[in-house]
Amino acid sequence: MRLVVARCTVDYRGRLNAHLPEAVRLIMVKADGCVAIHADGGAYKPLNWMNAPNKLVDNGDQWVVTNPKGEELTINLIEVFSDGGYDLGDDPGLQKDGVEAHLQELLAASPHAIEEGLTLVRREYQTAIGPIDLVCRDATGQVVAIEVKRRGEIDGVEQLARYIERLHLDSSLGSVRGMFVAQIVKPQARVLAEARGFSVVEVDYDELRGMRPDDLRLF
Amino acid sequence: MRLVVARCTVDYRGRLNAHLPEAVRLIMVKADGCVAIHADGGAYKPLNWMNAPNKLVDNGDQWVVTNPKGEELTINLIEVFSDGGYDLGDDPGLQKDGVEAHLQELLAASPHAIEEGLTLVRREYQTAIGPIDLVCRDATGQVVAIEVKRRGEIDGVEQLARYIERLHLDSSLGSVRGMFVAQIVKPQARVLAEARGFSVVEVDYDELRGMRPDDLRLF
DNA sequence: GACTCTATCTCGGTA
DNA sequence: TACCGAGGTAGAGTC
Repeated sequence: MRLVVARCTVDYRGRLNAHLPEAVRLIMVKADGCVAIHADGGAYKPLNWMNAPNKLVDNGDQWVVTNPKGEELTINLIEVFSDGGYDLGDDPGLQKDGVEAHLQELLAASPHAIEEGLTLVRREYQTAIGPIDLVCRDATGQVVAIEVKRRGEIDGVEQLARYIERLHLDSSLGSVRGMFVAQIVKPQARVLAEARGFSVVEVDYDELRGMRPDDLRLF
Repeated sequence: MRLVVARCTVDYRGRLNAHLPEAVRLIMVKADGCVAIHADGGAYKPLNWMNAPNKLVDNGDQWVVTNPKGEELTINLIEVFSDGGYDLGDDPGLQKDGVEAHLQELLAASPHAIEEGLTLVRREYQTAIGPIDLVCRDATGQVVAIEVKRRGEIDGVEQLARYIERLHLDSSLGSVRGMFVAQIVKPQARVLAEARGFSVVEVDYDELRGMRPDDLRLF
């Protein structure tokens, strides 16, 4: 990784055009060729960047980075304050625990945690407009389409509504009811879901995890 | 901005849990307090981070960063290879050209590019549930509500559907038809739009820009 | 301040 | 490889 602190201007031409007026910034060049230009604030996102794969031509006071898609990043160096290179080596990568995929996995393994008597029919049931997270049958044998979210918001309810609409076209399933399951359901999403006739269930991730014989926690 | 290159492990506990095993990484601390941990590859996004506002407690070989939401980032420093501070000053910020707002602007100036005979009635037409990008009349005099996107996806179709529903409540407009206009329309969005009876049109930004007498490019 | 929507989204999964 | 959806989305604009 090469780190350059310099007064510079930057121009990007690609999916859009962007320009950075003269200022002092950090230019980060990673081992895989990624280039990122950071200001001293504004969260973690760089002001401008070019991802790998790309080609960097260093003309001293001007760097031109191009990628195969024809995008181009031009950095004009006006004054260099620092320039250093470091060998970081490979990174073992981030281990995550507690994202939506885990929640869906746990619920697929324990549908009865959502509602007594619920049994899984299919996970990621494919439709022309996307996959339904879980399709189950309830204690009475009725088909239940379930949308799983970590945070239940209006978009998720709309999604479920589209799926139900789609399933109703398939007469072989009989009448289908919808359930909206999330760790947290926003009040507006709850109102909309209930107006559409869907059940709303909040589930606790840690509790759910505790129901499994094997502990899925990574660390 | 403080830049530390060090062998370290990192743990995040917050909206989810995440762990970084021991490796050499760049730790970036910005003037506003943002902390980002970068590996030597993998695009511009850091492996882990904590945005401002936050509080960093530096215990020498262990840094603990906490924010008001109760999230916590712990960095254990095992071996420090470099540690430097730089004063970058304020940044004038990025100037962009070619985003959705520009596309809407161009289409408002040349509605006939969407469909022969189309004329603009209003841009950003206000409704109780948000503004409709473009309202036009077609060659037959019928009102057309247009949703403009750079990338046309399902959410945009839903948005248009809500607007049309809203406009139908206003009987003075007569029957209103919907058009979904984007640089790229995803297949699923197209299916849904057509199922809802909306026309779908893909437009080319550069071509559109060429139609204008004055060139709208900023630089 | 809360809500809405965009994004050079990024990133991971899957067909 | 392309498509699709989640995200600790972040960030900007609006109400």
